Amino acid sequence: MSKNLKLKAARAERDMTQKALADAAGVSRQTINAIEQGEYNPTIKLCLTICRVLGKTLDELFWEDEENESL
Amino acid sequence: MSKNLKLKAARAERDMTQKALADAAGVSRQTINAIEQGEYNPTIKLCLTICRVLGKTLDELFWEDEENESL
DNA sequence: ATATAATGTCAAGTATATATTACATCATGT
DNA sequence: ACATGATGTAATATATACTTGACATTATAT
Repeated sequence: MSKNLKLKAARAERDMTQKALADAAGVSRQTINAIEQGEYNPTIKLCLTICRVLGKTLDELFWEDEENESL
Repeated sequence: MSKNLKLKAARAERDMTQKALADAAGVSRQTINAIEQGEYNPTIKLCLTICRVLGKTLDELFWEDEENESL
């Protein structure tokens, strides 16, 4: 899996730390970190929650144009 | 969780059965059925795959405006 | 009426998303 | 140099996404 730099950028845009986003989304800081690092394949619900916290759409944060996924 | 009728409609629009979509997405028919029935909270990767198969965006198939999720 | 396809659902198993705790590193400020 | 906040990562545990197989029900067609 590839890193999610769009998420990292959107978080920076709001000047939120991983912990702040994690708290706002109701997950652990490690979960946010793992998503940004591309180690986890998050659930759609968590993606939706993150989108609402950061004021972005699913397509803005999670659409992948070129990338290669397996499942 | 609430049913995903947008997915069901998009599938119907393409005249695909749950099995056909499942095969195209590389998952089991039960998984597609569970997502449509709102029993599963699918991963973003699977959502992306389904979107590509059906020619829709994440926002079109998986954005939830009104609904209430817990996590 | 009777096949057949499509859907809904259940049970048991496997894979993995997420939690918790902990520690190391990097950055920033004092 | 030292403290503190932010980030990256690892280990173990738990919840749940997803699989496989099977069966019942609801179309759809002959």
